[in-house]
Amino acid sequence: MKIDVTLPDGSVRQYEQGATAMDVARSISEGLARNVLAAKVDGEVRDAHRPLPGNCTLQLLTWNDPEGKATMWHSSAHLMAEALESLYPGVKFGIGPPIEHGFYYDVDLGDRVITDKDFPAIEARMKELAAKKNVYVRTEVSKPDAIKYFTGKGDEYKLELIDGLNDGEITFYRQGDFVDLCRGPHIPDTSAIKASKVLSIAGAYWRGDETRKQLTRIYGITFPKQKELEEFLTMIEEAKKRDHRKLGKELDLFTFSEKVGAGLPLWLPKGAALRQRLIDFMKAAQEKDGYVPVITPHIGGKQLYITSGHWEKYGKDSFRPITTPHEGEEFLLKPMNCPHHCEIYASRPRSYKDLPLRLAEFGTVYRYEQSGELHGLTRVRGFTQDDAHLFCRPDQVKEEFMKVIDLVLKVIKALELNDFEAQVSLRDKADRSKYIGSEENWEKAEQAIIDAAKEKGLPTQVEYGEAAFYGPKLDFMIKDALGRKWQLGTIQVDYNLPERFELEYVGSDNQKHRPVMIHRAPFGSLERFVAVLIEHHAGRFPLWLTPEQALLLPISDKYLGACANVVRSLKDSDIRASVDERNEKIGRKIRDAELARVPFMLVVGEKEAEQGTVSVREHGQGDLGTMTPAAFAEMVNDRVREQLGGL
RNA sequence: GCCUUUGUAGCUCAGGGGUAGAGCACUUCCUUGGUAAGGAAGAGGUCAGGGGUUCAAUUCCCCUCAAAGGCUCCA
Repeated sequence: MKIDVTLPDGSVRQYEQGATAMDVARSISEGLARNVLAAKVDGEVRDAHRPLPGNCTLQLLTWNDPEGKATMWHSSAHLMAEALESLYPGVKFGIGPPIEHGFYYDVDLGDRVITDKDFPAIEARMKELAAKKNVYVRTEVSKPDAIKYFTGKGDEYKLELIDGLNDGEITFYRQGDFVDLCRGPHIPDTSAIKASKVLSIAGAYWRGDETRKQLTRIYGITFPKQKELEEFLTMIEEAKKRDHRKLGKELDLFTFSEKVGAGLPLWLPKGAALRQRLIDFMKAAQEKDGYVPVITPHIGGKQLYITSGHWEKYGKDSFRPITTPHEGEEFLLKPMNCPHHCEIYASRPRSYKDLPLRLAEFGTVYRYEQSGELHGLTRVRGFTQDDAHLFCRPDQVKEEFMKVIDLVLKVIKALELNDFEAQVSLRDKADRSKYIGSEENWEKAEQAIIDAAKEKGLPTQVEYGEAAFYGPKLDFMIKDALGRKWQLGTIQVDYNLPERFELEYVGSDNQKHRPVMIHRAPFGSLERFVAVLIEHHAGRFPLWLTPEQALLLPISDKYLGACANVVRSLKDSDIRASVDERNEKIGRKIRDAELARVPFMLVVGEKEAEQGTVSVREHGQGDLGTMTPAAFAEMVNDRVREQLGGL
């Protein structure tokens, strides 16, 4: 009996019954066989050593395939566990999965504490064990035998995992002396793991439950070549250079003060100007789209949030209410702008002809974030949203939603944030108790978002359990320098707040109807948005946004006057420029301007002063030659116009 | 909030039981220079804050605060 194996290129080859993916690889080439890490059989990733089930499609997975990497890292987690067990006898193991960059293993070291000083020893042991070329051996185990094994080992975590599995579907994997409960698959043997690095340690609750024991999570990464490890480490170093906390300091954009408080950013003049430019940009765009600005105070009566549902949902984990000295009134720092905006809507009767009503506010909100969660500008306790609430008729929801998507895309384009993904955030399928509002309204809202995203052809990803408590969201996710995804823009359809605030409008039928609300913030929070901008552009902001577009560099102080004239004429053309008046040589001034990421350096010496020109040098590009200030201004303004796409 | 680590000049960091050091930045002076660091001098620190051990603490111990990497959380 032969079996037919269909390869990715469509070719079909015949093999003996019981042949493995590895046999197939060998029949193609020895080189391929050496590189095979796992196999995808009829769409399922399996050990390359397992016999093929019969006629099947087969894709051989190597380091170049994401699943190949994941398999290697999963096997590496086992290798690290083996190293840990030999170094620290009695260690107990939780779970050890592959992740985006590498893998981790959660371990219980008892009273022992390990620190980064222990990493080299672990790495060395991993290298030693990998060199043994131990084969990853898969065995099917009965549930009683599995329980017996880990009872003998005293590993209560594995026993708890086994408890959740059915007899007949339990497998162990063994390499060398280390046996682990594992579904697999794994790489053929440990020899593929040529370079290992323990990256960091962290506490992690068992099964992600903060009421349970905290285990030690050890992160690591491995590569088939030492060189790739080195490249990875270089990449991490490069990413650190783009860190917005570092660049924010270097570029004088923002700072923090212990006295002001953690998570409360202070915007320095350059940062404030940049932020103001973002606000101006958004205001102009919103005005075109028919938004009307409103302004509301920073606090609101407690009853406002009882009505909105925020008090019940977040009251316990919020900043405590502010109280008045005599009347005993309670106010909350506003964590959201929407309740205030609902009250503006309710301030007078509304007709269907008034809708959609688009209330916009750059509203600063305050939320208590756990101290360990604060992070630069991306996670703060006080921040400003480019918030707006669109009150519309049900028949207007889809069109309004799509217009908001266009606005977000405009922002993404103007700020050159190309690497984004739209995330459709829906309810947790399992736990509806986390949300307010009727099943019917949720269905309608979720469908509206799915339809709109589809119609716009956005690259989308559906996530369950990520919805806000009052409605589903469309979130725009952007990656930062370290590859972490951040939610920036968000659009949310909400049928619930209008109900809670009993908002109404009179329809053409002269009956009262309930409007639908769309919450939206294209930047999200200005703080987080600026952080992601800094990292994405490594501090080299788009020309229209950058704090200083041009810096005049006089060859000597004889030309300070000529420089001042140029600055004046550039300012008339709306170009932000100033003069480096320091008594330094030109090389020094250029170096400092390059490091400060000033887009254009304008050198003025004897020749330029006489001719009334400037010698233009572009950041990262070099000398562009001399031109008149007017020609330079035109070039800058042309580029700005192009970036803003007609806004 | 929890785990691990960290906190010395504006910044980056060295040091270490006997009341502190470098480079850069800053100030002043010299230099007036042509596309990525000109020279000299000077000033600048309750060694995060509080408590303890000690004849003596910036150094050792404890607590608090802040920061880093994670976990949980994120309207």
